[in-house]
Amino acid sequence: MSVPLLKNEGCPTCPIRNRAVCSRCDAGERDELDSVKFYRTVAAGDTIVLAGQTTDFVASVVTGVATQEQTMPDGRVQMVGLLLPADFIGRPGRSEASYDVVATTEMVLCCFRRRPFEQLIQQMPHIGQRLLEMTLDELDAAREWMLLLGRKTAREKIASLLTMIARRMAALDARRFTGQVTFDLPLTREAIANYLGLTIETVSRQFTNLRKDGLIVLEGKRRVHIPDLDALILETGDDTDGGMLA
Amino acid sequence: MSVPLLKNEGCPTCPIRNRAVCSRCDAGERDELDSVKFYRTVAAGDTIVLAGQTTDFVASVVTGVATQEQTMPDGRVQMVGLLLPADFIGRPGRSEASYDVVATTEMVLCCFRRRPFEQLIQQMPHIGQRLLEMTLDELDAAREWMLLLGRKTAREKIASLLTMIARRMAALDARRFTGQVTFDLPLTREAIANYLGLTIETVSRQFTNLRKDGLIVLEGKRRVHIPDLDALILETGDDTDGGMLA
DNA sequence: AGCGGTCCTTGATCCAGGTCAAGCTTTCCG
DNA sequence: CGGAAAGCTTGACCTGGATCAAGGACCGCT
Repeated sequence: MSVPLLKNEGCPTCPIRNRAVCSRCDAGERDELDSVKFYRTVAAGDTIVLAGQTTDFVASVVTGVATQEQTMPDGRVQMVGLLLPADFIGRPGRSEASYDVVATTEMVLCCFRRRPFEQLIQQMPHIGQRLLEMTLDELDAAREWMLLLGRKTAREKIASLLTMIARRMAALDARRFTGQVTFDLPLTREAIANYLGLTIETVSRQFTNLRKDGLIVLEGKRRVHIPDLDALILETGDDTDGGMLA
Repeated sequence: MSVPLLKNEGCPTCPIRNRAVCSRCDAGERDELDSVKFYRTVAAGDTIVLAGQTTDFVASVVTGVATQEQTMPDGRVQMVGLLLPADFIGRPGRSEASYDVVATTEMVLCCFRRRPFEQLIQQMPHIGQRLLEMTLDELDAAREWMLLLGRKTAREKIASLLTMIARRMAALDARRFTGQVTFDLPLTREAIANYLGLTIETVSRQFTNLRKDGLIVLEGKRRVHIPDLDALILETGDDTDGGMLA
């Protein structure tokens, strides 16, 4: 409830202007987009999109964190994506969502009305190109996650998640790693379990193990301090020999 | 070794002309593409792209089947995609591959030289639009696979794989389901295990179980007959109540 | 301060799927 | 045709993570 409304601030001060779908657009193109755009604030816990429902907008995440998840008929849940600032919500060309999008923190969204946005994609190749690039990045991330889900142990999964969040948070901060990182986990144990294909008990136990091994320091339940990121990376299974990753 | 060379047949008789990246192109645009295009035949087992290496082409699969897989430093393997005719190989805008692409059958590829193809994307929105659409489809498929890897049982995984292949094969055949389907599995047990995040022993046992339960009939090791596709779909976990899927 | 709810941790036990081992079937050579 | 390799199946056993169960920590609320 403490997030300022951005209604009239617009693009010049937008924190994601260099990374979002619109990042390639020039001033004129941003004006065009402006005409189909509106800001929206959603509360933590709100469902932004429901699988199987149609939505009449697409959006960029300006601030906050959301999850994308699929639910099986018997209630099993798998998270399939984490949405951080600059990420895109919705699929142009298809109005029916294939998974739920749920805010895990309060969020500010930069929404575009679907139909006109779809038309603008045709007219303004800068948007389509950026969207293609972002979608390809997401596909790469999804495939890395498939490796995690299919082949990694519980400990490797937790280490991978912490490493990934540390990297993405650091990238948003526009600072580089110093080897030490501290951040607030934007996910509950349940969300983590659903992301990693584990139960919350196993998540909890592995956090405890990593803590006992000195790889992480927990301050409260949510704040995580990583004293040596390279040491944690060694636990992800991605890197057997201690060298640098690609 | 029995695949005819398509060198001079070209687009008019191309079996994937309505589904590939180029499917939106008009005659003139196809002529442009033609100038950067070459056909290539690869043998079963050949590695088409190696993770971490740069490739100077992108391609459409014309005939045959390939797998995309990631390997961990200690040798664990996870398949992250199955490439059937019309699917696209390579990532425009990045020459370094992030996973291996391996032919599982003999294949014919329609290759485009990377640099000029990337330029054509800028000039010809029809290609970029189709590529975006195909990439979004792949992303949806990857996320469905994440649900499978993270939350499904071994039996559900096998049933899901068979269902998926039956669907895709049927779509290629341009015939509709009659409830009965027969096809040749284009994958070894090892490839299936790597796709599903299982061991080959578990794959083998689940095949046996499904056979004993009358859900599939095996003719030799590779040919699979599904007497009642709906019954198999019930085993995928996607559908608890026997109704139709979206 | 007391109370109910949500979230997290820890322990005890179980079991699906992994591991190890043996043998079978098919293919493909010479 | 015979022999070897590759791929598949089956059995016996083991174990990592799930399940079941109990309680602890930290809210916000009255």
